[in-house]
Amino acid sequence: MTATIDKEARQDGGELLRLDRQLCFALYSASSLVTRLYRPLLEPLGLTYPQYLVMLVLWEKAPRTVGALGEALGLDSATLTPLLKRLEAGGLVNRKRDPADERRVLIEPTAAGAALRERAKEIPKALSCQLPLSQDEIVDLHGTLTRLTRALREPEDQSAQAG
Amino acid sequence: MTATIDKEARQDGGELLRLDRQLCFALYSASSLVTRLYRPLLEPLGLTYPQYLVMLVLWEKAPRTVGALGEALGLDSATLTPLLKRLEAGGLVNRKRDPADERRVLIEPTAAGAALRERAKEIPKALSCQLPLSQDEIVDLHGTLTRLTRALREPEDQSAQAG
DNA sequence: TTAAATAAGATCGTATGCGATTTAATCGTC
DNA sequence: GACGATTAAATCGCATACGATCTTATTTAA
Repeated sequence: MTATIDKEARQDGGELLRLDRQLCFALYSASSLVTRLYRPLLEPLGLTYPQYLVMLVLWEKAPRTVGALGEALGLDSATLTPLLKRLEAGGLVNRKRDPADERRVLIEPTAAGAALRERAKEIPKALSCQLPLSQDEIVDLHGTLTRLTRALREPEDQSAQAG
Repeated sequence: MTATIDKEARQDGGELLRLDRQLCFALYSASSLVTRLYRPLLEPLGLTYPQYLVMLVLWEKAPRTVGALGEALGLDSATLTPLLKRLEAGGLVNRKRDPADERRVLIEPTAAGAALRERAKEIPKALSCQLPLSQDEIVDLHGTLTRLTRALREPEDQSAQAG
């Protein structure tokens, strides 16, 4: 018992509070730095990074409702509505009420928005060159993050199984 | 040549543009979801997540200049100045000009800010319980992200060796 | 069938983030 | 010792983010 120092006393909880120990900060930093790499590539296209994400979703399938976009990206209408209005003002998407359900707003790329896709194709290639990680590391990292995201997005699976 | 379809044609560049293929989006999603886990834990302390990061840095060493905080967190004065003013308004930090160099502003926790550290100690524990990853995965992920961050933050090591 | 409940977006207020500029203080050089 | 260059914060403008509320349209139920 003499060698075993009380954990709380030894660490003072301070070890756990060190910035470089926080997974959240590692995520936060990496995310903003990678986003920063996109900026110069997206600027010629007239897109911000979140706008680029919205266009990625729309290029896959359109039209989509604001809600469906939010579902795909993890954003709500408070964020998306102004963003979509800016994309509309920039001539990249159309917004129109769904005639079948006037509550919904359908978003789809305009011709200009669709055309932008061709130029966007260069971005993933250009970007992956700048990432200081091996292919294996990228695949691994992507897999871990996807699992993390999926698990955190699940609503309430805790009733019977949890962890 | 019949079986070998042109790569660009086969993928249409579209594979590369799929949202679920983007490392950036995996990072972006994971980061916001994890940040969201902090919100309910930080709210009782009266802190937002970026404010919590600032306090983590200050709890390690204080006083610090605005610039030093920005260096540690990857933020600039445009973000930090208003944030620090809010922390000051909340009574958690003091801001005063460095007498030795009036350009600098020194930030340090108040007594209340220092005391908050005790309550914050519970947060990393509470949070790690909510992460659906094994210890190994967390360590691995943290390591990869740290390397990524470090590499992306390095300025220009390309010329020869810099330093 | 119509009033209550619900659903989908929009809006408001507040807090980041960041590029660009501004202001004030210090440094370098002559 | 004066003056231009540099540095440190602050400020401005714009674009996310998000909790809370509001409005309108649809669905449910009595």
